[in-house]
Amino acid sequence: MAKKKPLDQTTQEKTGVTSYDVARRAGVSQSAVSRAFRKGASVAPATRARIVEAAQALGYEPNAIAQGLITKRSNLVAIIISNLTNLYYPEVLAELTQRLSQHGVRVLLFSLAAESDVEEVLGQVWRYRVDGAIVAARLSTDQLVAFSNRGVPLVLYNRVGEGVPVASVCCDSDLGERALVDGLVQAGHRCFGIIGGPADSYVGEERANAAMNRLAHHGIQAQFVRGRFDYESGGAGLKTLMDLTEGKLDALICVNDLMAIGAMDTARNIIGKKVPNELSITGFDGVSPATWEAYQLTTIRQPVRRMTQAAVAMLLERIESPDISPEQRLFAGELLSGRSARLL
Amino acid sequence: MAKKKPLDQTTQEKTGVTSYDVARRAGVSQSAVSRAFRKGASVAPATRARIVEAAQALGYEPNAIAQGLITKRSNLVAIIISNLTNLYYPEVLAELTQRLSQHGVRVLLFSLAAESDVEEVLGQVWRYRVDGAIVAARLSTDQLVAFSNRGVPLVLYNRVGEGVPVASVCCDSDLGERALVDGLVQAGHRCFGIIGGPADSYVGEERANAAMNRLAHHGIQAQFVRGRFDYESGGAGLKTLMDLTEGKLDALICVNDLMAIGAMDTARNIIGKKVPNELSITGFDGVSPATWEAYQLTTIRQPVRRMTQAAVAMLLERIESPDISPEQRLFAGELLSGRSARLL
DNA sequence: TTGGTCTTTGACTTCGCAGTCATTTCCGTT
DNA sequence: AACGGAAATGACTGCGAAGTCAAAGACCAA
Repeated sequence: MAKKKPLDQTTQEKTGVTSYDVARRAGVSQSAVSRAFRKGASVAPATRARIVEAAQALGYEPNAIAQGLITKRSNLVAIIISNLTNLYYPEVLAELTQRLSQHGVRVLLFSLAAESDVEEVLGQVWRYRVDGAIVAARLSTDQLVAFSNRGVPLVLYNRVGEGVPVASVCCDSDLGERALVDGLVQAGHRCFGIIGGPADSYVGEERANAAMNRLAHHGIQAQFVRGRFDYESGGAGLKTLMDLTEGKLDALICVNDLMAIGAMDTARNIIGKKVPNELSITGFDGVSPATWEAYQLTTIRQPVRRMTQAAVAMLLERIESPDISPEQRLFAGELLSGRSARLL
Repeated sequence: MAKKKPLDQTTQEKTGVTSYDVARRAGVSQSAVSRAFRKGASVAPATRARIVEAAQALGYEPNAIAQGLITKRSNLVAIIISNLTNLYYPEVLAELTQRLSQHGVRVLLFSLAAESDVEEVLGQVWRYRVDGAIVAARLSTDQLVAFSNRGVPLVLYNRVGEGVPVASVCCDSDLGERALVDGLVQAGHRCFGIIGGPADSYVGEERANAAMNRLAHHGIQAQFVRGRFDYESGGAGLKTLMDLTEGKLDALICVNDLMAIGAMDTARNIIGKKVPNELSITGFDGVSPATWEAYQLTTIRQPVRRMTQAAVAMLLERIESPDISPEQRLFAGELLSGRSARLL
């Protein structure tokens, strides 16, 4: 049965070339190989050259797992995201991944079905001894404390630590919704509806509350319904609100763009309301479809690049110096004045 | 200089609880702790209970890094994706991640700026000794061979190994474009344009070729321009094609939905062509915006769930039994007959 | 040539866990 | 009571690289 095993040297490569293999080939010790691959180590240029050559010939790549074990630095960062499909997060994820990889850090991705499903992935996060984590999901106080106890630097994305100080990067909901609300009120809208997010969503609650508070400041009370952040629930929410207001609704504030888009389509094509003439609709996020010709949504664009850049910088800082105290960075979004709402 | 070190026990937790710590607390050997955490190991129920209790008290989680080193199984799978922002991939990524994690496998994410930037991430892939990889990017023959030499099971997503047999999962471009082309031709369209992808994109070329071949079969030659898979290049491509055909274009085939959507918006709002009365437009992928009221795109929907499920199954199989021979699984997409094109 | 300093080098240990193997304990039999 | 086989347990080693330390080499000055 002497089948398989096409080439012996191939089989050897397969089982993994170690620093000893390279050392033997270059006629040096394993220590030398190790040093040749680390930055400021003391190796004679000639020796390093021989080692590098041997390494290339053998296809040697240092085993990051073994490195991680001894140095206690895995160069791994966990990214925990709830709704990857939500149109806004892919951009964030791509940005984070690319920025981190520029710093030699790899991304361990955890995608959650629901925002509150964090607990089950945390065990895995601990097991892999990640150097840090960026989390765009809701963490309980206990969970926040767990990060701190285990000494895993943490940066929250668009969330803040409720009751516990944690490093975080957010887009300012208050500022954003205030701009939208003020614009709508000043343009004469009077009958407001709000489509929020699921009850367990942090940003959903945050933005909805921001809008309601600002409306209250103008003496206006809005109708409120919950959506699921997706296209369909935008349309559904609008219908519910039209019923609740007996058709008098003239301003609809959605806590994200996707629902705003769904609502626009429903308003135009199903309910037959003219947008923005009869009904103004606003969103939040500034996802790319918001700028498409068909929608031209009035919304708040999050400064994704600056936010991801800040998140990465904060995390790396805290990995280097774990004792840096928590900091919140709050970015103002940019008001995108589209054609979906009459403002000011 | 006795600064730092706030609390000794905290510091201890921080540096990581080991199996020895648990062993000591439970009054057993390290071996026993190890066994208590592995499935079919021989441990007395009472002992296991004591160990588990001690582990919980200390917050012990086995160090996956150390486990990986000794077992040569990292339980890590690399996912390499080119355009995360491309609306289609987030869904794929979320599906893959969730399916893999159900099998106890973690995802190491690599996101590429351009499809051909693979080389630089491969080194990292080798270093982390991943158990396997799912790749949605273009691999050269050498790169494919590298996977095989290193014994890293590989499944290509929507790509096939050019010249080398590799396991892969694809959505059938030929079948898909054929359905679209036949439908358009039979409905009487005569002046065709195609918007392809960047030259280094595998699916882009594949689909464009499929469409051109099928058109040739009907004796039709189409105008061809390249896009970048994004909204803007859809509109730009359409304009170019209108020029090339002196305005006679009546059927536009885009190799993905995003460009089709861009083209629709441009046709309606900028060029002033009625879709589908004066111009039929088709896409490919079946992303969610394609089904939005405003577009109702005629496109080919990829069976994402079945494809990701197949990719994961194939990969896990090959991780278990590395000698399984390559297999291509080609899934037929579903023709979504929207209102963006007159078919048949 | 000798002594001293600085650089380069290798032997050895360590990280945390899994597996091997030998030993001990437990139980049912006779 | 003694024995045999199975179950449970612990001592020990090794995975692959990094860091410590001491030895060896290189180099310059006297």
